[in-house]
Amino acid sequence: MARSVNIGEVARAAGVGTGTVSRVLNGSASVSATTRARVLAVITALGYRPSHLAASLSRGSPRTIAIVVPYLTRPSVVVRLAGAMTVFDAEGYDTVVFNVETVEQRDRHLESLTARHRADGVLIVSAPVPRTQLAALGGAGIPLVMIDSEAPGVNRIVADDAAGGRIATSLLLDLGHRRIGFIGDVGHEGVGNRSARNRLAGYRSALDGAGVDYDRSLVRNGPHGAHSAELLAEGLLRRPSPPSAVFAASDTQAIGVLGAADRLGVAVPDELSVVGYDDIDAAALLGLTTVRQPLERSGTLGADRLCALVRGEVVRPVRQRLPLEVVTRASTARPHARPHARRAGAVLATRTSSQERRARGGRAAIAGTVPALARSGGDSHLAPT
Amino acid sequence: MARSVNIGEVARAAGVGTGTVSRVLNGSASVSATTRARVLAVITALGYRPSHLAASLSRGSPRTIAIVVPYLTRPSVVVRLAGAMTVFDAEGYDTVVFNVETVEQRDRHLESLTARHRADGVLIVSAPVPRTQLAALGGAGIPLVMIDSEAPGVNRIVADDAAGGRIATSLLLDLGHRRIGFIGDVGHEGVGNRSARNRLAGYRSALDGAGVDYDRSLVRNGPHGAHSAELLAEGLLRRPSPPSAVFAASDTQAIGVLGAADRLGVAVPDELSVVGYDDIDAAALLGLTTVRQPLERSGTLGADRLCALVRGEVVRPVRQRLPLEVVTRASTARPHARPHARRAGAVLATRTSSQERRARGGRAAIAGTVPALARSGGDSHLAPT
DNA sequence: AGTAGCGGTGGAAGCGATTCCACAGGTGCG
DNA sequence: CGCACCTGTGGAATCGCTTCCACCGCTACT
Repeated sequence: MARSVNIGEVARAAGVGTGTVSRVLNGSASVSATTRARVLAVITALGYRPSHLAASLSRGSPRTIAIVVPYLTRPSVVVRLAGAMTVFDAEGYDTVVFNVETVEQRDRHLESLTARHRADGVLIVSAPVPRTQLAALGGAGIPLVMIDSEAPGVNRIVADDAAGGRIATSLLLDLGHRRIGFIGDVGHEGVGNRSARNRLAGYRSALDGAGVDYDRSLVRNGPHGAHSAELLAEGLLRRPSPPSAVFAASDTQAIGVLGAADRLGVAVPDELSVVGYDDIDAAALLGLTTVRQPLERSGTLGADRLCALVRGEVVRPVRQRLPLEVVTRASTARPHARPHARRAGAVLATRTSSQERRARGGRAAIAGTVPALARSGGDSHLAPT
Repeated sequence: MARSVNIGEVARAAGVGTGTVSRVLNGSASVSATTRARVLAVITALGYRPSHLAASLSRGSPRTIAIVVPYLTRPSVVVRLAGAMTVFDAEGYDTVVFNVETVEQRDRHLESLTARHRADGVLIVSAPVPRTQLAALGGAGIPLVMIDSEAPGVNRIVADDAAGGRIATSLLLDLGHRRIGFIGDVGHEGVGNRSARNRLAGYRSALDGAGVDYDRSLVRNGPHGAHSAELLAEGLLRRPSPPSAVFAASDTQAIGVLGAADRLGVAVPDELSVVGYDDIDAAALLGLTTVRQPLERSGTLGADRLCALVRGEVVRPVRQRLPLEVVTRASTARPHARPHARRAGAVLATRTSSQERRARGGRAAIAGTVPALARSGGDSHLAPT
């Protein structure tokens, strides 16, 4: 096959200079209509395909954003990622995604990103980054934004996990619960962020505020994931005096708790209230009360911010905090409440009748079990953050 | 700030040639230990950062794979994607991901991928691609692999959706169901693939094989998503003579069906059996009987195949078909079965006791409701594909 | 001793655009 | 008429690396 044609050959064939061809290619500059048409014709005639690399090198920018995410398949992570990607796409950036599952992987990729002309900016989602790596990135002058992870001085979009933990726990306390368990992945985060830790701190702080003693035997931590959480919850529920409520550090883990309750025949919410965190899609499907954080929005905001940094703008404040809301659904109730004594959660305006039925007659039939597939818009109380 | 240092300055400072620096950088060729050490020292001393673009251009390859996915956040899609990315990462490729939500977006990106030095290969997941785009990619000589989508002549990893639809329907027929509904997104695929269509065909073929008349009033299609499926299923269940079973074209949609049943007080599986498709994580959590396809494996196989193509190897056969399995869980039973008359699904060896209890005593308590949080490994019958 | 071969190295020739500078030719205005 | 300016254009310089070829000493055969 003939050596592939480059811009010079196009120029020659069209009887113009390379500069003109380049201008046609980039649509931008002033080229007369006739010249443009001629060049375009030659381009298709020769089957010319411009070199992305050469253009990028010459331009001095790859027009690419690198995104580092741990555990891509986790619902909360992928939603943030998708949000960010939408923005980058709209801004004309390619996004190269690094899904890291180990710290070695994370460090290797982070290090590779300090190369010149690698990425115009780096977005890190839900992963903590060691100082040295931050310094390396900073030293290389590469714009960096983090979402859902803390690092002093770094541009970031975060939610207040401690406040979230406090809200969730307070919700349970307000319902009258006193023995409240915690299921999380503190100490098992892997490459993931440390948010469970802060949610646990919020839990403790809420207990403290309510004058309830902290009972460390009600706190269980293990690897992330519904299955692991299920085992942990089972341990909790099998205790002589089990908790009447559980706060799980993520919806995924809360789903595991629901599973354990179901398997052990513990009625939710009548014998056990469960609160999750994140408000992933499944939470609505399962009728799970949870603390909602704006996942997709965190992605778009982080991406917007990174784009601004890449353009050289200064963004303030460095640390943007997103609001939290409690979404009350069917997995929480007063301790030992009788089924009819309460509302199962909020009612979507458009659905009042069926929801109502579900919360009353319907409820009686499934006395004491997880109203597993309840769906509700949920009452949203803005968090006092 | 001083102009950033390039390979030439490093070479000069180290008293060597640029070739030698390059060799040190790429670790590959033969450089004496002393020279290497000297060069390395100079590199850190000057804070030299090699240019990714220049290297790629010179090399003639960006070492990048482009992945096009529709609806990134769908569980089945993200699992395939993650599987593929693992392979590309291990092979040293960057992956640039295009999440497309409209055909315009898809076509725009696909077209941009025909540029030279854009991507060494293209992987398309769960999205159909028009002939013209395939031709353009082919004409540009860019290796292409598709996962979960058909296109004549294109290297692809697929599962037999029609067979899957047949298996799912046969499972219900074998249990004794005769009025079997179908919930899918045929005609509402957007940028997504057409697999629901084939699953519907399989459904019809199974009915046909069993001598059951096809009743089009039992077939409902709408946009993908649990919520939409819930509304469709509600319509189905409110009919004067509702179906005794429903086959949903995806687990997500099946979850919607479960939600509708729950809301209408229709007991699953006693009054309604439900079968999904894909075996996403949530299926196990919800005790959903489903047709499993190896999602992650489809990703890794597709990626392996693309890597081979990029290396210039010939891969045969062009179309690789993956096996399907039925996973029987708690959402299916004989029509109008009494609660105690059946096993709720398979029992994990390590869990026999609690599962058993759940399937018996436990079950009685929640008589007739969705065993929503059942978890089971599931009986796996290899599909006769 | 001559020569083949090899480890180690220098450096020029690409790779293929973008972009800036220079310049031609036309137009408008004083 | 002459000058300033504007549009459209050609083309050299530039981006920073990889790679190939040539070459230098040596060692190890024949």
